[in-house]
Amino acid sequence: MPASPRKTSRRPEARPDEILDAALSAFAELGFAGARIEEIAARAGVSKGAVYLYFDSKESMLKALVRRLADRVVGAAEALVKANLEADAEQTLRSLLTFLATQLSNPAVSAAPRLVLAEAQRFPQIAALYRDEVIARAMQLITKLCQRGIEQGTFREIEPQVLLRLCAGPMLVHMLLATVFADRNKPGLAPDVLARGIADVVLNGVKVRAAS
Amino acid sequence: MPASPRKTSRRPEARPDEILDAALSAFAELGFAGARIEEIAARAGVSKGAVYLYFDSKESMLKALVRRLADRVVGAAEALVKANLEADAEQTLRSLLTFLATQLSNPAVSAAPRLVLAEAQRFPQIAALYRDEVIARAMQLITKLCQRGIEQGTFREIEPQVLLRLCAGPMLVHMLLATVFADRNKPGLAPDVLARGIADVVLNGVKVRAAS
Amino acid sequence: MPASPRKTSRRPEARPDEILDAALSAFAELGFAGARIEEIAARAGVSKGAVYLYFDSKESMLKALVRRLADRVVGAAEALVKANLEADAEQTLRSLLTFLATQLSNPAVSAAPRLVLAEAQRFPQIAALYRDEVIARAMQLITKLCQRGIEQGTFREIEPQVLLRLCAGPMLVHMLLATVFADRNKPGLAPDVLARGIADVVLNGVKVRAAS
Amino acid sequence: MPASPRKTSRRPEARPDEILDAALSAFAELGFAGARIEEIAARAGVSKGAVYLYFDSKESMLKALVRRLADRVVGAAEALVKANLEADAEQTLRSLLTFLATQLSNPAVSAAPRLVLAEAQRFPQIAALYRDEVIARAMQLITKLCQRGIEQGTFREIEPQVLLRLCAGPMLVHMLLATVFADRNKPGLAPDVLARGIADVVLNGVKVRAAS
DNA sequence: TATGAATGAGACTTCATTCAT
DNA sequence: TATGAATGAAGTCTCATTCAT
Repeated sequence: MPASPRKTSRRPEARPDEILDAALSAFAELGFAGARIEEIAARAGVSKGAVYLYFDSKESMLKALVRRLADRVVGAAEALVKANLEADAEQTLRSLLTFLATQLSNPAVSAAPRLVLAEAQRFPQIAALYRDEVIARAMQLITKLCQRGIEQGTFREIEPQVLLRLCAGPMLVHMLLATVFADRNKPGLAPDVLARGIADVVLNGVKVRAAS
Repeated sequence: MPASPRKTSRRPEARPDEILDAALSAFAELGFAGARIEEIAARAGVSKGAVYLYFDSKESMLKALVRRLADRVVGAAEALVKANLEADAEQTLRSLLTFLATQLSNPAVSAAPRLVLAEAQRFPQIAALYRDEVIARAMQLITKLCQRGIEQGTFREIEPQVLLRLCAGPMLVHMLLATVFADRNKPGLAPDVLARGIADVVLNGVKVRAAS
Repeated sequence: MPASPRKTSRRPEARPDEILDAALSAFAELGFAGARIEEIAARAGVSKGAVYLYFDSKESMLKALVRRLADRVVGAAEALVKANLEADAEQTLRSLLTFLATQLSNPAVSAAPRLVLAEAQRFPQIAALYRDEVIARAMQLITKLCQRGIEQGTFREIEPQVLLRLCAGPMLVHMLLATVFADRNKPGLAPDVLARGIADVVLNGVKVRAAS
Repeated sequence: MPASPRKTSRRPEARPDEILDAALSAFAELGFAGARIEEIAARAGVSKGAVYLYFDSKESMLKALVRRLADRVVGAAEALVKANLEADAEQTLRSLLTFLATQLSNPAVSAAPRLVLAEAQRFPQIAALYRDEVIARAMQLITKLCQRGIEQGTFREIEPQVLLRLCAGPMLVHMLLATVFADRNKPGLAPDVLARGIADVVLNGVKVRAAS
């Protein structure tokens, strides 16, 4: 019976990550401007001052959050594409969309992109960070996927810029409708239904057709 | 004998709208929290106190802004659909996408949805307003369009929820990439190229096919 | 019987000066770091926020204070010297010392130089301001006085730098002993006794002697 | 092959003095309020916590500093006067002024009085300590010197209070001009030139004259 | 003795809102 | 209607001090 004196870990090296978790949840709920440092500290189970032992300022937490987002989600997406690409571009695209739909259906995961969406306008550095660390990498992924699909004879000539918007857009809107604009009364679309629906249309629209 | 002391109208009944214009530009640039009332007043060419003659609070300006957005853009979209629907669902969808792409390519127009995106999380009332006044009406439009397309034998069975995401998503992402995350160095996609690209894929994906 | 609603003036244009008076008294009593803005505001009879309508920051009040000191005391000393110099250098020096002794005996006047003494180390800009606006002008005064005395055959060759220290030093120490290090129990030296004592020795030491 | 991990002693009994050295240098540079305990600890080569093993609080370091100042400089001055007084009051005064000028020209020595000057206002206890341990003892010295000079027929009747101000004042002003208000561009007065200049005038002014 | 992570009171500064004019 | 001086609540960040190790 270990008797944990604090609700959080006793490993001090985990502090920065714990504080970032708290910051993400506070930012997501209250917005960057609306989240008080004291609130973040309380959610992390530490004192106000302790936050400043690990982060220079409120804004630096935001940056750290974006970096962590890139490391985690984009990294996973890259790995997924890299693993499947050789086999079949169509199947890879389908997997990617399913992965995205699943991830973004988890409010804890979608909190970070929502945060960036909300604050990028205010903080050009955040926008630049996201552009370079997330969007650019996503663009590379899609470009590679297009090339592969065209080489394999599966996709017709399609602009990667368009495919990026076609893949990311519906997922993003879905995420927003499921969180920020959620209507508690109505059920909303199940994540896998959406993923399949999107994939069907996009692949139908993108694939080379037998005749026609 | 002109000598206009202010750049704008002397018609006092235009004041609220002028202040809203100023507020939108300030909010878009600085964020809701970052825009000082004094800044908005200065942009509108009035004094800080005058703002409070027309609006109860900063937040009430945000609400008024969303209402105006709904009145203008959604109203126009509804008119467009209503005018064309009987004729041809495919062509209507294409027109709608072009209309959206054109509108959202104008930063002055896209400022409002971007603002909502940024602040909806913080202000549930704003989110609710947007959901009821913009999203719900857009959903109705799309639903009608689906029904009509299916009736006309042009569309295959498609979930309106999916079509909404497929139409709004790419446009939204495009707008974000063109504004918030714009990379000054790179050119970006031309609005009409995008509109056609999206329409081609979506319609290809959505249309009933001759054979298969 | 006007019934003054506030303890201070009703002339808003006097505010900056009133706030500076309050700041000087608070700084003198509590030190720059120890004086809270709220305390200064209270002494000026205004709110905390009002202070920031007139001054950018706490430090800018310190600078304004030094400028005012220069304008007032150094200006008066310059006028005094200018008015008397032609007549008699010895008498001018005596008047100057008496003027200084009288001024510095007034705690309200000496508060400003004491403040500079206390804070100049911390704030190089303050030190520079005092050096340029007060010390340099005092040095010019003394130099002129030396020249004139030597021309008139009253003073022997004396370095103005030395005379500056001989005049300012005893006055400064006296002021410190009368304020900061005052021993309430002991009486201390009367200002005019001091002025005459210093003048006698300095002039004796400085004057050309009949024989020797 | 000792490999001293810290630049200073390993003798723990020297710690308090080392910390005081660090505190003096930090206070002199940053002011009492501006010097963080962590900064002092770093300058002393110890940890923040270690400082509190030797001193109760920041303020107690200030007090200890003043006591050390009295022990060292005033003690030396007392010894100097005691050693020379019997012989010749004039020469003793000259030696005393030279000693003071030399000591105060050393920024490491003058740091302590400068610190007291800066902080005495804020900390009445410091002012009292300085008054009792430094000023009072200096006053005794000067008084003795006056009496001796008058007995020897060298000095005319002079108020010790005045002589104290005449001796300490110019030195103090000189020190301030050479440190706090130093103008890097201009050369400033050499210490021995000053000492002689002051001594000449003061002694000329104080000595009994042959005729006149 | 020694460390340095943690605490939390406290201060400057900002800004939405009010109100006398 | 219109102004802008004034208010004061609120928030970020600092740092002296403590304490578990």
